[in-house]
Amino acid sequence: MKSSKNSQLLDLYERLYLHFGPSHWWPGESSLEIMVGAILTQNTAWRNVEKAISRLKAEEALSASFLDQVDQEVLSEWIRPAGYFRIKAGRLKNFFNFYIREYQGQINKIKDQPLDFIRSQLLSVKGIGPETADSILLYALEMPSFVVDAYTHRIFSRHRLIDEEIGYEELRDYFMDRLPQEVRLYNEYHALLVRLGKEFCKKKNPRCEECPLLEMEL
DNA sequence: CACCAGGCAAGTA
DNA sequence: TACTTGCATGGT
Repeated sequence: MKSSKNSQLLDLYERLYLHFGPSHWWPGESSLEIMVGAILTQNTAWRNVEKAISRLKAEEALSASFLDQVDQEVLSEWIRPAGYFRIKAGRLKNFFNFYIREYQGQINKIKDQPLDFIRSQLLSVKGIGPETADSILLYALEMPSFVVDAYTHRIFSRHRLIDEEIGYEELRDYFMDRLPQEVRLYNEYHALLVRLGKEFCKKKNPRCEECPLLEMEL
């Protein structure tokens, strides 16, 4: 028989997938662009991040060595539409300074390291918190690190599947302990939760009554 | 006008 | 350790 530990979360995943279909999250973008997006989207609508990334492309600024070297004030003006632009310019430079220093900005080198080691390194970079670290690990490096975000927490606590007071690491463990550690699954699961959240579980105007989860006996 | 969006770190007690 | 506050643009 299949392991019984993961049936509920896998079942929920299947149902969400059938409801929404595939997400193709962060598609057709370079790993570097995903890293940049992961930082710029902190507490910010993706729409605004797109404007900033378009500008970075226009400036031909999407390279690790360039972002390590570029003047912070110049960079901050390019990413202004993404909000917190002075803070985020510093965070981008912190991250790319780390990426160049430790791995010469080479994806193959960083991917040679164990997931937990990279994660702890990322968390030591000022401006990279747990969600940003996991987004980089999962979406840019394609390593199986489950991404928890505000929607994940809100959806699961509203449906009483977790304690409202649960912290980030505990909630991440909750998923990783119960799901097979697969990049494809983690990627799609997080994407589906965000799509569900945007439609039915926003802070303002929540449409909880119409949430498809209600029809899925959990 | 008020509120929110795929967070994080620094300051306070 | 546990709370609070600043950071900032753009959409609803």
